[in-house]
Amino acid sequence: MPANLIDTIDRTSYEPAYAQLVRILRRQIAAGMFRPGHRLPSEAQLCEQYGVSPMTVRRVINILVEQGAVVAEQGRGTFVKPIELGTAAFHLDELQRLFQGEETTVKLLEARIVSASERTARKLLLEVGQRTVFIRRLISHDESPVLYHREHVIYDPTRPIVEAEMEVTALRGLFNGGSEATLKRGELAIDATVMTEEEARLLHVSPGNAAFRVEHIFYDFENVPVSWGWFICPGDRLRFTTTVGIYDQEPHNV
Amino acid sequence: MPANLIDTIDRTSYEPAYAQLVRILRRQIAAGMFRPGHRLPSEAQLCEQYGVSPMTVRRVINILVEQGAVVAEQGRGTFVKPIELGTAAFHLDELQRLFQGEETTVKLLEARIVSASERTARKLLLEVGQRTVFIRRLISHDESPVLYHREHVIYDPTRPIVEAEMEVTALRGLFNGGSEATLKRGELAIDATVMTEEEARLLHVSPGNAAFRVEHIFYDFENVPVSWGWFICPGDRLRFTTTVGIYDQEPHNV
DNA sequence: AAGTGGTCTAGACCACTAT
DNA sequence: TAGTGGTCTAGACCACTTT
Repeated sequence: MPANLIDTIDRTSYEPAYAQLVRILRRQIAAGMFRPGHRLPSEAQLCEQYGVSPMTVRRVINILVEQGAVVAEQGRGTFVKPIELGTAAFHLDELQRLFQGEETTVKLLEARIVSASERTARKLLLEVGQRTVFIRRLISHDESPVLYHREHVIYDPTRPIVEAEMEVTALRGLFNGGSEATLKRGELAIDATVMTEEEARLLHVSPGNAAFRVEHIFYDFENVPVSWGWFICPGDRLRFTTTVGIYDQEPHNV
Repeated sequence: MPANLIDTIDRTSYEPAYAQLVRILRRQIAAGMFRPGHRLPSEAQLCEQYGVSPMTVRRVINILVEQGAVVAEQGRGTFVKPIELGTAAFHLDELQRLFQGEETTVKLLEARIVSASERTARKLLLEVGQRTVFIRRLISHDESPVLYHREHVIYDPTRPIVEAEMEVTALRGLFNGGSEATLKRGELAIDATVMTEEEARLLHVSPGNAAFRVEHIFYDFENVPVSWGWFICPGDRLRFTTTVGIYDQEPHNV
């Protein structure tokens, strides 16, 4: 039985051979040709079958492994991976989309110098009473508020980040990958909470509603924490979604 | 000026050359040697500097691109990527860890055949009134309840999945990647909600507390939806965390 | 034209697993 | 021992961008 003509690499295509083979194998797995736990053809067989070099097949297998579709075991073979919930990754795509649109506005509610509380001092590695800049922002989309942001930025006149952070446009850069060259890394965590009265009022929802709370700490290139705070988002205005298992198309994650 | 001895590839090491070079470049970026937006040495330069072949350097760059540390532009060069919030991905590692431990127990609260409601029918592509198996489970860790799971599984005597799903151990397999060869893919979504009285009672928290609601639909290899339901988890017993930007170590995601 | 990233080859050698 | 995945080479050729 000759191989399906669709499952053939077109050397005249603009799509590279390795990408075509990834697509072909993904589709075959998704179609159930290779079931979870079963072995894929060996790399040597794939070389011969599709007329590509070992290095190219190797690359294809690597990509499928990274995508979580298969698992390669040295000396044994390459096996189709069963569906696995634990590897699910939720992306903040929706948040990103929010900041890309022109209909999104950032309103600075407050920005003033305060003395660090015990909690703020602990998060930013400061002494209690040291100065921080307390910033409150309201992010709206299509005139409707969707995010309430409050953060503490360390106050250091020699550090230009304070002025930069005050700019309402700085937030947009953070989400879209602007030129925030002063920040090196950040740590994020999502909680589920019930909104306070202040939060509910600002976001135009009834108090007692559920919300996501995205806490963040950002560090500069000297690994000094420079910003701590969180976003509040009503639970019904944001949805984190993902997929697990085998898809015909490339996964949008990984 | 000779290169730092630490930034040298040890050919006698068990760690492959490409992995060493990934580590070296990551560290240099994290140390601020190459700042966001700046150009990395060209691939030819890296070949000469570290004494590896073009193919190996290419692989290294590919890995750094996948990790989100750099962006490669054909004809221009490879540039360090600025920190970008939108690319953050939250993993369910904690959930997975939960199911790996031996201290985790799954208790079947209920399993009975019911007629599909309008909502269930829509989700599972059934007619209203068709039979589904309604399952309620309580997942506990160290004798303390952490997850409440309710799902509808389509009822089809010829389909073995019903019996398999009834097994309380099936859930464990789903999270750890067991041998669930009947399920092809799933779609997941996270909401923030306020717990109902029933949920709060089962999870031993006060009603009105916030919770994560992880909704799921699973499909078999014929792309037929076979299971719809959701997990409820108290907001203070689960935290989704992630990092953005440049880290010295490999990111645990991607 | 020169320099950059991007693909691909045809092999070599190694480490591991099964028989 | 034979078969499997895993690394690596030393080039070739191409597409793209800058000068």
